[in-house]
Amino acid sequence: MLDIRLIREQPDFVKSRLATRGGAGDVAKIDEVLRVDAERRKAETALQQLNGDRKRLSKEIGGKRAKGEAAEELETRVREIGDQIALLNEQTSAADEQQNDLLLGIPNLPHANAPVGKDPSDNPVVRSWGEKPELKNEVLDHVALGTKLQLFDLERAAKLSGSGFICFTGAGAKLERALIQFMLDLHTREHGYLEMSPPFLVRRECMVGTTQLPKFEDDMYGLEYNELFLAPTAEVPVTNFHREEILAASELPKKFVAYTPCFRREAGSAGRETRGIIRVHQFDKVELVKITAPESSHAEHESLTENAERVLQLLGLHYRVIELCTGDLGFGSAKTYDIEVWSPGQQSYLEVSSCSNFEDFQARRMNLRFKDAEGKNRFCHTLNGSGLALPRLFAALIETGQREDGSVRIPEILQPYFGAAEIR
RNA sequence: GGUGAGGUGGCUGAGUGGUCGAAAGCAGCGCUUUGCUAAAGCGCCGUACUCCAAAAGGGUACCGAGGGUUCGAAUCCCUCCCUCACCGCCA
Repeated sequence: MLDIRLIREQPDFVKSRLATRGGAGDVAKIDEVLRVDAERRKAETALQQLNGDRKRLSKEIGGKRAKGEAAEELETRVREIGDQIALLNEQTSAADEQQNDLLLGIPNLPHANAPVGKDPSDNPVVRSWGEKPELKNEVLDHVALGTKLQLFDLERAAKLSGSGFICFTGAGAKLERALIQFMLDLHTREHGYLEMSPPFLVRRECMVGTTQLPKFEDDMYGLEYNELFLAPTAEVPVTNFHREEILAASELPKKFVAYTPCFRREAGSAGRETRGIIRVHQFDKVELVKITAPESSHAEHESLTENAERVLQLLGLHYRVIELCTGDLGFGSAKTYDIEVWSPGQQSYLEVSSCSNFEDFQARRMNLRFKDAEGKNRFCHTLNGSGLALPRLFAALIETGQREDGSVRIPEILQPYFGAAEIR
């Protein structure tokens, strides 16, 4: 969430940055927050005054009692003060809660150099790598290919769990596993990330910490009984790993990589990009997470993005990197690069990674701090990016690797993991 | 799931109703003295919020969390969470 002090001291700056996201509602919320904040502080000051009075007088009573003197008069006065305190307490905690709820609903400020724009059509292409493969014959898309080669079974998956689920089979299941292993090895061995295998179920606080809640509860799978949620991305358990902690500056940056399945309701997105395995309720993903000092988060964001790109380069898949414009930026992000791999079957680019710098937005929510050189506690910056998301990578890989005879070529670097040079 | 023991500052650990934000030790920072790595002495050393235009300086809250009792709660009561041990169950 945003720093209430920043809002208080530079409301116009905050409003103008928020305005670049497009929603007028967020700008209006700033005035609301300011109003509640002023109210809260006024009540809090009065409350502190009364608490002080009570504290002092209570001690006086103690002193009198010790000497055997009567203190009834004082006691009556303190009792009255106590009643006022109870009243003010309700006011301040209500205002506090209100302020907090408001702040949780206000998105992050886009970074100063994030491109200003309205919607995805304004997202600039930052760079691209490789070229669209020239495929002979009729190009099959991943659904046709996967069905023909029995790499997955969407109909039977629907029988198990409904539409929007994949069941990989045979070589498909093995390819999925090989890709996960390959990416984990790459990021741990060559990019210096620490591997983690976190819980898939997380507490509500964690979901708030990484901004999935309270705003996007409809997209999440929750388990009513004990308030656990199925993590929609490893970002949630991994970023929250150090929540409520004060890290030493020397430990930063922390770099984590984790494979987890991801669970998403994808409410309201039926019919959009839903063909085959492109948008599903459960998918595998290898995620990169960094916790950094504020000074270096920008550079760490660039290298994290490059680390994710490296996967596609090694697999020989054509891709491009776009930067999200202010109007398309995610709720918590200050700056985001999307990596899009080319899908010959769909003749379009598929998002396989979203690399974001949240700056201190998540850290403030989860109270994640570090002790700087002066010994002051400051909020860390948090970043994450997919490295990469599996189903779309899987689709692009088999579509790109398809050959005239109907077989699929496996990139050389993946062959030791997959155990074969092709699928037929 | 059951039973028992616990949760106090960066760490260890005192404190069972009143000047306790909390002894002491360790670690850390500063100074002094001696001086080859080091020791001793002294001082400082939590977080958040808030008041003041700001600094200086105040104030309030915080002893796992939330309620309650009381003039007053780290301390008493209730609920919950977590940790540890043992038992039961189980991949």
